[in-house]
Amino acid sequence: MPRDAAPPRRERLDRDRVLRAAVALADDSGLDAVSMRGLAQHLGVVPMALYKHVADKDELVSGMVDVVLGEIEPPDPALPWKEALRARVLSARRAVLRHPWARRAIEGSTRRTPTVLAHMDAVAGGFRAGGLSPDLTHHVMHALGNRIWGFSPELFEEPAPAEPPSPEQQEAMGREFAQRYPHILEIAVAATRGDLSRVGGGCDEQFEFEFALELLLDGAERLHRAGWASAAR
Amino acid sequence: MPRDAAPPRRERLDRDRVLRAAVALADDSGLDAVSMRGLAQHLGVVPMALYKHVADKDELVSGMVDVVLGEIEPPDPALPWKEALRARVLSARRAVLRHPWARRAIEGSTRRTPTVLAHMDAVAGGFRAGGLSPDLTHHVMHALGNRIWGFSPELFEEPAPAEPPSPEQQEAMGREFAQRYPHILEIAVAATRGDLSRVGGGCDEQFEFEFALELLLDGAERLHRAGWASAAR
DNA sequence: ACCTGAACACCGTTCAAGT
DNA sequence: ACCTGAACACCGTTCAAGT
Repeated sequence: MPRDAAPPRRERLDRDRVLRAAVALADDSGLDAVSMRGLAQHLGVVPMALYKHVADKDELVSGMVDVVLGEIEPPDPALPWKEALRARVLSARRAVLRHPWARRAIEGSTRRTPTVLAHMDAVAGGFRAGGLSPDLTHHVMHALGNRIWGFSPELFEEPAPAEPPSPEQQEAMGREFAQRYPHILEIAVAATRGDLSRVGGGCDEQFEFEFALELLLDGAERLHRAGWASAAR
Repeated sequence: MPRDAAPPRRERLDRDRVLRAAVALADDSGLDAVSMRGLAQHLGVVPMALYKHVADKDELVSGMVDVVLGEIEPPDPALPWKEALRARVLSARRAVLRHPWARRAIEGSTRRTPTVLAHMDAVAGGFRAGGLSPDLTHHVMHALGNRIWGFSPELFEEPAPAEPPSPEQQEAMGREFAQRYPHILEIAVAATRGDLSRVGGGCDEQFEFEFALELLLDGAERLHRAGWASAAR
């Protein structure tokens, strides 16, 4: 049998191809579709073949997150510090919104890859550029929490109801709510400008994100101007 | 065969017994130990027996969260609004810290049970008692995010390293970091007061939580005093 | 009304082998 | 160096039956 028998049936795998395929699969079919077995099948390969390129499932997901974070654009260096930070965080948000599974992947991810550390370092650098102390920068970054990745927890997230509620159901729900949860009802009325049929539409997450971001950036600036230092130092 | 043959081998299951057993199992062995099969075995019962008492896994976890949220103590009604809110949220925090799995369960949970809604309503009521508009209350609650449940995302969380790094490793790590992540290094130095061997100890989560909580409550009060209203109204 | 048994369609990962 | 096959020890859930 001559040794030019069978050409390789497909391109060689490498880490990059595995990660890009995983990202594409998650974009198309959601994060749950990205199992080691499902991804392998997608690549026309046996599950165990993937383990030559990623140590385990966790590293696969971290790698996928790195791909997303790679899409963050650094802000114009000429920008004043607050605008630069806002731009960086909103760029992270655009990247995360492009890949709807990324939020969950980041929340569940346990690995601090170089890409993750680089973004955290850049955000910290943004505050330092504004003159905030390392101490204050540290605590403010904790306060921002996952917002440095461009998302906030979806507090009022709703599992899309199969059917939009009928007017009667709405009526009944309204009465039930008014009794038991009067303050949530008030909020829902305010958020939908009185049109409760739009309650299912959810909140304007972009507005909520920017509202919280401004609140926290302003708070940080105010504490900095006031010469804040943690009591322990 | 007389009908008094075999007495029931164990107490009858009911929803409450199932949920309490699940909470106890998670407290002892972590959330991953609470599989339908694992819990069933723990109860000396076949997996399918549980499905008479909870619709599915998701409802089991929601029920477990409800048990935890049931431990929140309402604040003294005589308290001024900010202190009352702080007390309520810190009580939620104590409940969540008592059950280390609860954070993850809340983040992953998709169901808004009456217990969940009741807590959200109480927090909203706290802001309303301070005179904040439903509009402002809504946005501030978004800004608080998961902090209303008493936890913030663990930004700098580290997977406990098997071995504490040797002084040489620390040295090397420090040099590597100083080069690539100078701002994170600064923060680590500030947080550990210069003793980098304590970096593995993690941050003072209680301090970070209260810092962010105060920042957000103060920000809310400031906006309220300034007569803030969202542009859209 | 409540519980059981067997089965279905999945997981991540180890180990020993193939080319 | 890279991929395969078979196996292990798990999942959640459906369906039809038992008492």
